[in-house]
Amino acid sequence: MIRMKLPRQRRKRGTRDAEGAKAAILASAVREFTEKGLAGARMDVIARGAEVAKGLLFHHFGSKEGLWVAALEHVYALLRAGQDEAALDALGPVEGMRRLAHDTFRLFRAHPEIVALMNEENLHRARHLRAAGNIPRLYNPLFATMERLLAAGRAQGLFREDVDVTALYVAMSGLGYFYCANRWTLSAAFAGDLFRPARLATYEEMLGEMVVAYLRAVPPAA
Amino acid sequence: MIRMKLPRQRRKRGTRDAEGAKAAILASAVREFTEKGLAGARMDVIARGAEVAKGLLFHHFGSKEGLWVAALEHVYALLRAGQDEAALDALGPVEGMRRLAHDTFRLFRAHPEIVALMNEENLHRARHLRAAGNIPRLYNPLFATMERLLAAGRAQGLFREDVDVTALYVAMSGLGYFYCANRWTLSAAFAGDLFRPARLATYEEMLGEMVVAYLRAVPPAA
DNA sequence: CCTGCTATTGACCATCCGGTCAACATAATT
DNA sequence: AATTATGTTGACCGGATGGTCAATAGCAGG
Repeated sequence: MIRMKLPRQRRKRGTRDAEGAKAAILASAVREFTEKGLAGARMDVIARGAEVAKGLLFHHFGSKEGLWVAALEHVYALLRAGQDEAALDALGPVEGMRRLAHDTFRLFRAHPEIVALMNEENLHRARHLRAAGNIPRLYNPLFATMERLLAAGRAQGLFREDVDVTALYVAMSGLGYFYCANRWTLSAAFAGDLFRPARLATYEEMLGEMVVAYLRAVPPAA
Repeated sequence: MIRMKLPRQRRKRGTRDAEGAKAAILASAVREFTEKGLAGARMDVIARGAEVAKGLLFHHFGSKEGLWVAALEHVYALLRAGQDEAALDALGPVEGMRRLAHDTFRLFRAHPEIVALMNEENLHRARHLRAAGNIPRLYNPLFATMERLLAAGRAQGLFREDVDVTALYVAMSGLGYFYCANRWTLSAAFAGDLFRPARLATYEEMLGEMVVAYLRAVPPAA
């Protein structure tokens, strides 16, 4: 396994820097959890990765699960930070939606942690996430943006009327998520790297087209 | 304790029935792997679930990884069996594609094993899958059907010309997969069960519409 | 009935791993 | 400098866990 080069100055052994230590541990934990999952991750590997005694993990995070929850929260923060809502509004409904789809895809590509941890958390039926509690708010700003774009699109006669925002959000995410989450099995099945730039571009364009085409389409007569 | 009457025929303890034992072990393993993942699964739990001595798992499957590979192959067989290609052709290009999208979604809903094991296998970068080797062929019949539907749709002037089959397959799968794979975290985020029949129906319809709308749309001028 | 053959078992083992703890080090406070 | 508070460490622990093995039991063929 590749040792990540440590950014900047390395924390001096034995020095007292609680915040710095916590950050180093968290970063190392996210790495390890991403690679091995919750059950597969090893506390001493995380400790070594953070250049810290194993006992310190328990001092700061209580338990493996405590560290997992912290890692989860970190990842969800990334998810929130990934969207630039203001920029979307400026593009108008059609291109705004297309861009949102592209951005979502890119976010998952850039952050395998998100995909890996969310997968594992679903294995546990979101037990830790529900314990953490403060998640639902996470999606609100994004949802608000989507609602605005949809409303604008409808008002301009560009979008169909029967769109369910939640479903649309799920679909848009799914289009990007699956491609990244199943990168390896898909690559094995198709006998070619899915992450070659050309293929990425093809897919990204298609995914945007798909969302836009759906929004524009006339719903079948009820 | 007294042997209660057991549901179905239970394998008699100590009796020699290699095939039956293997099947029972495999079924139990798929269950355990689905719930806990590869690292989280426990060999003795699998043994207990199959009503068999732990040693027998190693006799028949060699190791935990050996059992994992067997479980993976089982799951991929489900994936192949999930598609009824002949029926699709009969529906014509548009409705055939829509049906294919619906069926894919339903397959993932009906078989959480598929989703769970594929996720875990991607964590390992498809190492075991590539070792198993015979996977690429799996997708061939499905791809052939998709190609046929696409060709028919193009010939009838119903579909756009620039569709990449592989990308389409990935997109279609992703639309269904994500909804199932992230059932729990999404339900937590939206504070409502994603698997309520009404919501499932809404999403299924939308997903089909999305695929069809894309295929029908006129590509933007190059 | 005897002779292999192998499916099956239960006891056993070596190691791994999350977690604990007493001791120590450093910074802030008095 | 002494006191207090707490960040940090390394040694240690006990239970869990993947895997082994010798012994047994059922089956097939002679």
